Amino acid sequence: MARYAPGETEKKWQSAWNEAGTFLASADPAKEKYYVLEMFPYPSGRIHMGHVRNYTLGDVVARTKKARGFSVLHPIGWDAFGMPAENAAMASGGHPKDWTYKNIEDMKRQLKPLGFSWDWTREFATCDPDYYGQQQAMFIDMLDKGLIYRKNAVVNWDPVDMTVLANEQVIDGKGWRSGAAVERKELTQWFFKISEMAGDLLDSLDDLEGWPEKVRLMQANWIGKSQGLEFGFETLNAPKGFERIDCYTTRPDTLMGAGFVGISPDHPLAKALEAQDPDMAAFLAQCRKGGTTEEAIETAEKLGRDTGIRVKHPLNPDWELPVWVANFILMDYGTGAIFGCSAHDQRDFEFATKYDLPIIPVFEPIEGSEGLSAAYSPLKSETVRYIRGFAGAQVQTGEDGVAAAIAACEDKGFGTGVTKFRLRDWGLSRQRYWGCPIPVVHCADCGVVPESKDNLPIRLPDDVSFDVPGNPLDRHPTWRNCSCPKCGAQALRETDTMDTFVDSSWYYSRFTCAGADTPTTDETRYWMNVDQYIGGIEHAILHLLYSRFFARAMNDTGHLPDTAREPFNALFTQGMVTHAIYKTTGTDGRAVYHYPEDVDQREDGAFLKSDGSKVDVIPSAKMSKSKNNVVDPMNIIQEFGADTARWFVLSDSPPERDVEWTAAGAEAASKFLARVWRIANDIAEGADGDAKADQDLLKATHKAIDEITKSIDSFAFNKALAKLYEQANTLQKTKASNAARREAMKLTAQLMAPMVPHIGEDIWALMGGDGFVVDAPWPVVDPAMLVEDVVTLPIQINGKRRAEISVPKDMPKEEIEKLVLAQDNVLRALDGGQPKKLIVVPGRIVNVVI
RNA sequence: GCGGGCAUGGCGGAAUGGUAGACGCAAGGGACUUAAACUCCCUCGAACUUAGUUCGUGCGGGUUCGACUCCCGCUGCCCGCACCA
Repeated sequence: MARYAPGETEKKWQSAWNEAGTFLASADPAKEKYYVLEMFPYPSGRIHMGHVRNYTLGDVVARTKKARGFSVLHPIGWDAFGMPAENAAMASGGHPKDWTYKNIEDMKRQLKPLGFSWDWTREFATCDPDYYGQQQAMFIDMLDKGLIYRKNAVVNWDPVDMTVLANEQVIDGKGWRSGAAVERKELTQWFFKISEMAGDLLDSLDDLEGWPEKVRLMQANWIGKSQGLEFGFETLNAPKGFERIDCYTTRPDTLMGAGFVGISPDHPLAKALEAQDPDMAAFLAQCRKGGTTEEAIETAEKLGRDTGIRVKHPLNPDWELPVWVANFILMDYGTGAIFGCSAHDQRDFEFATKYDLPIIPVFEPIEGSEGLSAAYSPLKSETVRYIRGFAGAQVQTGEDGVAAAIAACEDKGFGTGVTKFRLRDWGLSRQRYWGCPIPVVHCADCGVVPESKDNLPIRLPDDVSFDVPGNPLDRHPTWRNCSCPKCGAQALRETDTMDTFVDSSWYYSRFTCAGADTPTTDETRYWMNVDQYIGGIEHAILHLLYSRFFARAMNDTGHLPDTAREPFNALFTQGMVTHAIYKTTGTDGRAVYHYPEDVDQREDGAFLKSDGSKVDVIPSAKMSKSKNNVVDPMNIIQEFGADTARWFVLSDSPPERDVEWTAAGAEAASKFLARVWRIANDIAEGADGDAKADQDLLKATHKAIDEITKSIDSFAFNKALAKLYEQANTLQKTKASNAARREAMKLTAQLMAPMVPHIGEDIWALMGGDGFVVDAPWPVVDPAMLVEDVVTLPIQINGKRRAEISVPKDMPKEEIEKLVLAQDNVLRALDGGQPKKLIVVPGRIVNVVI
């Protein structure tokens, strides 16, 4: 018998599929279509196990749907713009373009041997001028439609390198290269009006039934709809133009507990004071230190400064409140001003305690009372007793209190109930080279003018250098020069490029018509929506929310049909592939990471092979190049073949959960495939058996078809594989006739083929199957084969299993009861008495309560 | 800090509120072999008075005839936090 040799046969089948055009998608109107898409990769140059897992999941879906008769679209491309290409150019010379396209070629060479059923004719990279030119065309349409505008926004500014930093380039508040303390600086930037669609993006989540509940919940919280009161505080001694400070609160019921008014360091009033008060300017400078992330702002020490300005309490003109600047108030949310109710908000409480501001309780618990060591902030749904309420009942829920307060304030004419969202507009400007140029020009006479579509694509210039920090487009000698599309005068190009999230917000629709001279075409109507989208949970909010917005914006500008406003019908979020990290501390105090092969694992810990020093082991960490804990799938493929790698990433762990890479697992997968190969060859060699066992084998096989089909449909691939292990055991042990074994093996090959397609083809051919197994229709379950005549019923006594009986499937309840009460263990437990209760769940279980 | 998720043998995991540990890995024992590898067979949650009994699904409560599963409160870890992709 020939040994299973994946190295040869895998290549053979891949060429055969390729020649037959097996995976070319065609918009066949006679067939139902199915569009399966995995999140496209960033071309880092090396594939990793996370890729193998992601694409294997999608491949199983694509191949199964094909077998079920769908016209399948399963494309792949490259998310090719972004910072790493520029970083590489800075670190080792070269050009981001060359680096990127070379990486794409390298990764393709690594991915092709895995045998994924992609239609490579639709491949593109987002850095292809053909792709980003169409993106520029849509930008112009969206600008025209009022979906894009400019405003000031803060960025991380490195004062030494004189450049904008990404959040990940800010480490502990310092620039990653210069080490300088990062400042928050305002720049004029381009924005998508995503907040205008906040309500729709929120409400539509309810209809996304194919999405995980957790993702919908995360997006809902991110959008953050709130009902509250917007009202003004009348100021007493503020600079001109600030006679009123507008405030937004979601807890107007606590207005009588106001201890102070707080404004953001970026509030216009704070800026006005900054100009005239050096102390205030110094304080604001301190507030602006550090990065721009919400995390950095929320975890920073709470800082405040009294402005000296006083306001009148709207419910009592004699009551004056101080106005403070506080570093934890965000200008982007609400109006950038709040009133502090220190008794019922933990953050305000800490602030008031620190700066000795009043803490005035508004309500208290129905029973007992809270001490003053913390704010009392129960859920709004909880009923409380108001002691300083001004609207509604004395005892009511927070919700009712808020509603009554809004109504009362509207009555008194000093505020309005409003709905607000936490979601901010999407800033798309990047002060970087390697991105899609924003197609607008700045004209001295006409102002900001969109480029003419005839001039698209606006290409990135190739002659740039990265030896100095900053945006090479800014300092390019000629690229900026252009003529105004409106008046023809000399003008300057915009040098900001687009956020790479824009690129990934519509690539799914470009796959439907890659290469077309408009962003989308009629074929887009056939293929959209994506029926199954698969990718990492880390994209739960930003990428997926931006894509949902962009599909709406494309629809509003005529680039997608109304039915594609929600682009992804179903979403599956896979877990990460993890591996232990081995870490020591270097002489400079920084962490040093070691490759697994450089570490000795012993009973008393882990040690470096080189010098024997103790290594810290961090288990189950995300695989990341910088942590040296990446397992290269190419080694597995070379040693065991693609099917083994595919089988391994599908086995054991459920796909939504993180999976820890282990070398032993890959070996086990390889052994299993070799075993199935041997069983198939045994059958092919024709040893006959006993036809009496045929029925049992076919029954087991149909049960496997049923369970595996259901498991694949519910993304429980680990369970499908467990069933295939059982089926292999059954096939190995059965004494059935050769004809029956051949039939069962053929069906098993079909069931395995979506996961391990190469060995699937091999066995299919060996069993005399027609054509490719990849083209064979999915096996159909014979329901008659699933029927069991006798069922085993466990008997519980007080909820603990104590015995079991076998009964015919349809035995009436009364007879089961009789049998149970005559059972030895039950008689012993009853000790002559009667059961309190006898619960019979037909076909399931019996519980005797004594 | 805020939002979301996860937690079951030595390990990965299985279990419409109904026999906890399917299936696999590792380990141990045996067969085959001159020997080894491969392969095949058996055992495998813990404790005890071992044909049995008791305990056992991160911790503490609760609902139920019955809870890994539902509810409340914790702990630990993971993801995201708007310029990483």
